[in-house]
Amino acid sequence: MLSNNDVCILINDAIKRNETVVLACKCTVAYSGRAESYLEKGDRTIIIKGDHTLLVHQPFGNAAINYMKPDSSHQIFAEEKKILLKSSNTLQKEQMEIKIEKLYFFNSHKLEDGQTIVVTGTEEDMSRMLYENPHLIEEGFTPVSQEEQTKYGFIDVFGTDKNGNLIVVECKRYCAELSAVTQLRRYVEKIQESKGVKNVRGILAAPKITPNAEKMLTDWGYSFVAVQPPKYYEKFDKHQTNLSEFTAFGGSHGQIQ
Amino acid sequence: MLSNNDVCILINDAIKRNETVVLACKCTVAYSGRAESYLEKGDRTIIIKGDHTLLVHQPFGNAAINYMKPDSSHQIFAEEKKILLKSSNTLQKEQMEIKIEKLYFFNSHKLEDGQTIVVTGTEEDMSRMLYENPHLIEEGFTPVSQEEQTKYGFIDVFGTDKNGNLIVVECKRYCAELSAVTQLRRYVEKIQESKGVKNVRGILAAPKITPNAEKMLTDWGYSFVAVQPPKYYEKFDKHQTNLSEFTAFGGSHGQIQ
DNA sequence: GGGGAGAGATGCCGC
DNA sequence: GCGGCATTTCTCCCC
Repeated sequence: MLSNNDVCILINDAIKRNETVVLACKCTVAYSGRAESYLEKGDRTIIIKGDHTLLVHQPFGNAAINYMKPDSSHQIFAEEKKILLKSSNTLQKEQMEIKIEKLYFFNSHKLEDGQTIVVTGTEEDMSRMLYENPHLIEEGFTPVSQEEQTKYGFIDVFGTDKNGNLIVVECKRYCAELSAVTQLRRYVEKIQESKGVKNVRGILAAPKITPNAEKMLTDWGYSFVAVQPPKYYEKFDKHQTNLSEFTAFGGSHGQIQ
Repeated sequence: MLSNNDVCILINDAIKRNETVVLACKCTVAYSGRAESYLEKGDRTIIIKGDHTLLVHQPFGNAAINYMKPDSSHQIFAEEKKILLKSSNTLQKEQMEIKIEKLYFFNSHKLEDGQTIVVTGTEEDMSRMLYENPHLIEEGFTPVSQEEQTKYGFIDVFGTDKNGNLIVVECKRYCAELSAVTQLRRYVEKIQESKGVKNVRGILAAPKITPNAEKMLTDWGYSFVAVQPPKYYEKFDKHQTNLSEFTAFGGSHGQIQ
């Protein structure tokens, strides 16, 4: 049976070796930095990663309830009846204090991982799909650029309609909201200004749009086009040249519709 | 020494009992749902929570690299040389497959936590500070409402200046960007429309503003006020009536400046 | 390093 | 449930 002191020595050593440390405990969490927070006594899982990120997870929900960014300093030490975990990030002027009343388990191991995730079905994939399949916007749409940088933001797809009018397309993967309309409006106005032309059309491409957003869109003379975001597997991508075949879930799946 | 089969039985049982399960392993992760993703072989920490949330963490960085939402189904079983963890969420039409090549450690425990975090220094605190200290905006500013709901969004602080002009204040905790300006503009125009008055002033209150945002702001005749977000400790808040005294980091701290 | 914007965003609150 | 929006947002890309 390990004493609190033994546990603290083991954990401190694991942190020094940049291992990933996991512990489950009953604790309170106090944080001060960009904001202030306090979390009353309850059971949580704490992870300290090799890059000295610290995460506190409640036993439910997706997101960490408290955290410290990479390159924080952590020290864990035994008090009379408790274990104290103090973290600080002097650069970010943040600190955290975790008072551990009961330790349920802990473990640590050196973890190595140099991989980058490959994701498809993003907004960028969607704008590429529209660039390569302009008829999804409308007949006669001719794309000129994709993901074009401007001073006032970057435009997903930019082109002309069959009458030669400029078109700005803003994509959203989900239901488009008010902010998507103001974003589109910002681009359209910037193009009008920089190109010195009045007749610039704005098109919002998304699977859905909220009623308010649609009203604002039509009030401003823009239009909505219903488009589903693409989902498909890519065998290779620009970040990795040797991605092994991806056969999970039983092989080939849907292509761009 | 436990066999892969034994391990799988233990973990499946722990999941059934709604315990929190933590394991460290070398694995690949494939996900399909709202998007598709694949993560090549590397060392990760996997957490399955009591509400059947699943998280995959690389040994660095803040955010989970893959996850399954609460109420997913998980099954872990032994193959010849590997352990397979399959998760699915039929409601969300999502699935995940984790192929575990090497298991470094695993642990599980029943964790109970009914606490809610108390955070101060949020944007809402900032707008309350301005509502209660209107001179921080300008002399003669008289707030009328805070966090007012409108069709086109909700206005942080709303009031009048010393000449009786309406003022819309939008707060940002951080450096204000272009989107903050378009947000402000949306509210101002909506107020102009609904109240039938032209002279509505827009004020952006934030600690900083980007050059582009400032240009757009002045182009539109709005103005910027530098305000720091408040940071202070509250002994009580609306969510918890019996928050124990918060004495971490050595007692009392800064008040609203 | 700053600016801008997406995210498998998540989570909260209000209607 | 949807809508709107903040988040200790985080993360990435590009200038």
